[in-house]
Amino acid sequence: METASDRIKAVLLSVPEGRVASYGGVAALAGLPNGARMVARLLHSCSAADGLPWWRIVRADGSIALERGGGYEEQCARLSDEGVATSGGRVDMSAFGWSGGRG
DNA sequence: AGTGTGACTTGGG
DNA sequence: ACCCAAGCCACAC
Repeated sequence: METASDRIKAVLLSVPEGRVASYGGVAALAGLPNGARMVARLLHSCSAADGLPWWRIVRADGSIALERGGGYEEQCARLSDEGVATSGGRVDMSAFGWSGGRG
């Protein structure tokens, strides 16, 4: 049985390297147009357990959803390590934004 | 069963 | 740019 959470995880794992996606975007691709919270919950719950690329997930406007000392530096560092340029704690969704391959 | 909270998103002031 | 309010689902107490 495939649950919504499993779909979300699948999408998260489907995010290509060097790209980023928004919570709502991932949720939408998983069939949850309003599952932004579920995506966040999943990352916060299974990010390490399932090895989900939580760092490739940012806000709808490309801003880091974390704070200084709360993982923000980690997010930013990992993205930069993949080739995703960060600026002022934000990412250029127009350049690195991923939408299920469309674009 | 009810209440409060959360790595969200959109609209209005 | 900053703050507030409403909607969604799931988890914890």
